[in-house]
Amino acid sequence: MTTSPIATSRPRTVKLTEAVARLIVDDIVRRDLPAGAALPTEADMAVQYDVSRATVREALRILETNGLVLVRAGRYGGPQVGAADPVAFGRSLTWFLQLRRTHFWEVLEARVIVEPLMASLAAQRRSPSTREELTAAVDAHRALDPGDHAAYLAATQDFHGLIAGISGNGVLDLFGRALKEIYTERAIAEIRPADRHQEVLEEHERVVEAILAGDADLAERTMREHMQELAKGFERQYATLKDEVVGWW
Amino acid sequence: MTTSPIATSRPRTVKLTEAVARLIVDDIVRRDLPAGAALPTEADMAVQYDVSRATVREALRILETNGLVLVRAGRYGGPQVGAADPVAFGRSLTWFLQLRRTHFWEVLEARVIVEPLMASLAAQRRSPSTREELTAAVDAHRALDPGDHAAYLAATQDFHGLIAGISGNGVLDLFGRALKEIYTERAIAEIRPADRHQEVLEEHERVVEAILAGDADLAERTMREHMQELAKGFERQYATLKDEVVGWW
DNA sequence: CGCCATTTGTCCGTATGTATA
DNA sequence: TTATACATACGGACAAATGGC
Repeated sequence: MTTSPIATSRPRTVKLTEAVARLIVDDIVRRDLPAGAALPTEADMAVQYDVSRATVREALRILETNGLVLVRAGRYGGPQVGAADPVAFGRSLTWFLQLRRTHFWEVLEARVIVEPLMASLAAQRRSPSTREELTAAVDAHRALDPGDHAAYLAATQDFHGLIAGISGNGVLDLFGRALKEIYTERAIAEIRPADRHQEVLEEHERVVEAILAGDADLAERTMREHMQELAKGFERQYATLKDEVVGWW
Repeated sequence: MTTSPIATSRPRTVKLTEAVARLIVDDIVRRDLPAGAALPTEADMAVQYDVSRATVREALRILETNGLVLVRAGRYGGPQVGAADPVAFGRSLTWFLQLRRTHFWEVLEARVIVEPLMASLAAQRRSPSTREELTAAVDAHRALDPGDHAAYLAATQDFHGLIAGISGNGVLDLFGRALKEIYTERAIAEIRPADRHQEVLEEHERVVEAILAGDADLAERTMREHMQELAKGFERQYATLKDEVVGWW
């Protein structure tokens, strides 16, 4: 019928397009180019790799969806090195989740599970600069105008991102931040002030305290309690969204 | 210099290519097509969406890297619905890790952390069929010819994949399996028999026992011990690989 | 402000490679 | 083995966008 017998594994023949994509990444890594650095124009790449512009463009589309490059039209435009940031990774992750019919509650549950682990790791890995960063973040949070909802969101965002970074594990960092992006983009974007500002601040303070004390178990527990509170609030406000399949942004 | 001031945010103008990519996915989801189902040919899509074949091809490259479609040449070839499987996701993840200069030990550490969690979840979510699946997997492992290295690898692969599935969380499942793929592709592929077959089997048995007993804490602990043993063995054998940046396969 | 050079975005036509009945 | 139907890859052309002047 319409479904072919075997659909796994990749095609045997390697596509020129993908080879070019890898050459471009090799170039970025070898020259250690930072995000934002200019890459050759499509035309130049076509000459450099001795392929047509169409092939170069397909390679750039591959890299672009993965956040590795950024292509802008117009004069002084052209391909740039991308940030490969968690936002882009979250977007990529979302494609997979959508086709696998993953429900939104699974994203939330994954966060509830992963965030405490990163807090635990952060407590074990804290460095001299850690104290300043964390206290600065909490202080900024504490000093906020209680009515400024946007600032409140930004502060909580920073908090979780900061701990992810301190965890010292790039894989979990990337994953945790991507989950946060998917969650916030879909949920928080529409949320009405939860009147939990004060409680959230206190919970954050307890987590920071545990991390700075180097108490990994306590950091993990307090962060888990915090995430469970967050999940409960979500379930109250988004009973319908919970069982929806993850889509795009 | 060559680095432009701002490189964040996406380009303002929406590319036709991306719009077509979304339309194709919409079509897959709306018609609820399973992996392997045939999609229209490039030429048909060009007519259907009223764009050029070049645009369709770029859209297909986007979807192909994300495992959403699979394109094969030749007669009775053409675009198919992809599996969006952990292997494809791992490949996508690897692009990001490479550009972020993530070290291989971070992948391993993430596994050591995530696998026990999935075991814990599995113990809480076990269903009637769980017992059969797990006991069957362990029985198959136990019955292996001790010298059959390939079979041993397949058995351990199955074991971790099975638990990931039982965990009931699609996000962690996808993530855990992808990490496993990156790890095994790079490490196990070259490994020499570790003479740990018997011990590994016993460790697996202990984990299964805990899951079937519904003891989440015990499942988590035993799995963590198992993963830490695995990590130790890795560090002995791959002292150099450990600090390498993750690349492709 | 509008002009203008540069680069991508999009299209078409054609030739070649590839997989299957 | 051959014929067929498909993707793969090429080259050239024009439209649109961008940013400095």
